[in-house]
Amino acid sequence: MKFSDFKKHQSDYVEDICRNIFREYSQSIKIKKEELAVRNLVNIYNAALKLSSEKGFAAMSLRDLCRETGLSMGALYSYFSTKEDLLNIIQEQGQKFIAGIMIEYINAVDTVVEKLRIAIRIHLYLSEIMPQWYIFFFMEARHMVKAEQKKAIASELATEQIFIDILEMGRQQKLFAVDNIILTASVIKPMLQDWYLKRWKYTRRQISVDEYADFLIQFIEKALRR
Amino acid sequence: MKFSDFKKHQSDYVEDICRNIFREYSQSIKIKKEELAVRNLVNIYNAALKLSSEKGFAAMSLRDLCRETGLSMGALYSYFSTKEDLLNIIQEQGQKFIAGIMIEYINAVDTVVEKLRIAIRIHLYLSEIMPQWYIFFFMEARHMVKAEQKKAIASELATEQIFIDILEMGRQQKLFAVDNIILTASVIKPMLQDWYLKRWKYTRRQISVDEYADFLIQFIEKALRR
DNA sequence: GTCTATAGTGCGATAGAC
DNA sequence: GTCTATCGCACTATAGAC
Repeated sequence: MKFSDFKKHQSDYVEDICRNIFREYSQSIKIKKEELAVRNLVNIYNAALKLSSEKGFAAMSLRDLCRETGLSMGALYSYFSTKEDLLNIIQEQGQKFIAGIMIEYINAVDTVVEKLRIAIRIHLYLSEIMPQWYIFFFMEARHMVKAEQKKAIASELATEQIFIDILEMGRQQKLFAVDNIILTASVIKPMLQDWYLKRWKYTRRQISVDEYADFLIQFIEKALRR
Repeated sequence: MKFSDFKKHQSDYVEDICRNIFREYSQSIKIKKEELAVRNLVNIYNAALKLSSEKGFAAMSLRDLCRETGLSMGALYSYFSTKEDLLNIIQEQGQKFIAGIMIEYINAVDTVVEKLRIAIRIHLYLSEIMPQWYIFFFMEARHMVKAEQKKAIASELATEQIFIDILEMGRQQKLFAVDNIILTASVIKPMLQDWYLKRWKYTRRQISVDEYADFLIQFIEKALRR
């Protein structure tokens, strides 16, 4: 699979996420007409992610958000109840969406080698489609309150667990030589994260997400070789 | 070399950095007695790094800093001129200090294999000694003004260049098989950064910095094998 | 050299008109 | 459902007493 194949099978993910937000948080959203609400939620969450991936969530003021969305302060507060709510909703709904897609693709292939390759690709491709979300999870998790931080940690460990399981299967089938599965899974994640955390570097060097994915797969497979 | 060997050869690095700050920024520091000034600078910079690695620099108020240092608002402003100054000084002086140590250790060994190993170790060991500084560079660079951001980018690329040079030498001496030197150097950095960015994970799993260093060296060397 | 007091600004949040 | 106006508070920064 290449990035272009992946991309054309994805519908408008922001709308999917926002429709879910509308349904799950109906108590704190005052607007009742679904189509209008979802349209505005898309506007608000896109703006919030754009601004906070530029300057950080703490430094983004609700007045910045008014300017970016074209909505007034009063209108904004019809779509969430506090600024901190916004932080938590992005974290929870975003992670949930991403986890769903990852699992779906990994379950669709059979062999261990294919699972490892597709896990690497989908993680990179998703972060290419929705980079602000990934940057948000990474940068803002440490500023959340304890309860939300625990959820962020759980998400991080869940992604890692996907790789631990794959490596374990590979070892059992004598496909990989892995001394330390946990440490190996631990270092795969940061290599995937580098793609969105230092995107400027890869843009500057004109490296595409497919080139990066191909490189990572061969680099990791070589390190796993028996 | 092990971490304990490295640690005992390091003097009080914060004091070294702060003494340098006192000398280079004498115009914006109103206090003239060096010993007093350095003592207070150590207090201030330690506190600022602690607070901003906890909640982020933007979210750290100068009132927080007063509480943490035990100094008053007025006193603080005798040691720097604006809050943003503090950000820039940490970035510049910290990066300068770290770059100096890295170069020193790499130049002290002769062979390419030793240089690769020592570069990995010293990066990890330094980030173990002064994690708040590394976290600060990583998390706050994107919130700096353009001019300071360029310096942060230059530092990132300089570290990477160290690895590019080592890999290039290794290839010329036919010690390493590297298809793509730039991408290989690119992915080494994030594996080093994971040590301080996800320190909680390694603490929880009781993995020491030496274990992590040993693992990384063997993982990378395996991926470079001919 | 350090303190307290305060000026001036911009923040998150809400009430009430339309 | 969206707007404007405004409240109360916390912020950075400074002036002047000690």
